[in-house]
Amino acid sequence: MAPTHNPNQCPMESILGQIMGPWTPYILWLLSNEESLRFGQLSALIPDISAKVLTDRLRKLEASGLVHRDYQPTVPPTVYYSLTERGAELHDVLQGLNKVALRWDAEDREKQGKSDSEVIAAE
Amino acid sequence: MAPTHNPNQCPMESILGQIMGPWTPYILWLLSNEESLRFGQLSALIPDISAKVLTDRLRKLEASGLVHRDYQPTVPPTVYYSLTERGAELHDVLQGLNKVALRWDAEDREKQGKSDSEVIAAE
DNA sequence: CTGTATCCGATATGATACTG
DNA sequence: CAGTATCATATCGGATACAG
Repeated sequence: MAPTHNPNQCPMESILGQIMGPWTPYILWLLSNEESLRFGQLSALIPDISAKVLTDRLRKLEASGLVHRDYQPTVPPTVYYSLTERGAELHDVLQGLNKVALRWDAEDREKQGKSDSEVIAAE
Repeated sequence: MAPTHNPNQCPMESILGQIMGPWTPYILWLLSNEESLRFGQLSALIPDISAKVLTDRLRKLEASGLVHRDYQPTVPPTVYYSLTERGAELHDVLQGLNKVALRWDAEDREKQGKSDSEVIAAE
């Protein structure tokens, strides 16, 4: 994402470019709830994602320093993914975003619900 | 973005899906610095964006309730875009994201700067 | 001025099959 | 188990031309 345009003035575009991918926030969310998760566990928790895309997301998160990859050369191999400190920081910000989203949802449902009496008075 | 997958568990995906587009955060940023901006002004402030994409972004932001479109049927037509209350709230969250991004940049540059002596010891 | 319509190319995604 | 390789498809972004 964010293919050619210059993020000269707006640094948030660069960070958004790292977490923006379709599944990325969900992956961060899952990892924030566990010490670590294995590739297969993530795969099972996100049934609709393909191995290719999951690998791609994890590689990008790793390259961004948000996720740590712990490869154990056992047979068969075992790989644990966990959030780095930065990943955890980002999760806090996303929680803020989440809170806003939930508040909006609540407001919307409130207006929907009491649409019989004083919806107009609400504003 | 966020094409098919179900955002069942992670509400932040839905909001990210609304601001994720390549130019969207920048548009929100510009609008947050002015009372309102006309289509041509936005176009001039973002030289590399095409009218099609700019229109698309504005339509999506309007549909999300983040941007207000004020159409004056003059000749020629005059259209003013401005942030809604929600758009302003979102901008606050993005500012938080921005702050994180800037802190990371600073940390990275710090490590780069002292790359002559104990870089290896850092890890 | 403020868009819309259309075509095109790049990129991303998904499914499948295969490997260490 | 944890990916990689490949192909097919879909969507997006960009340029251009045109319209109300």
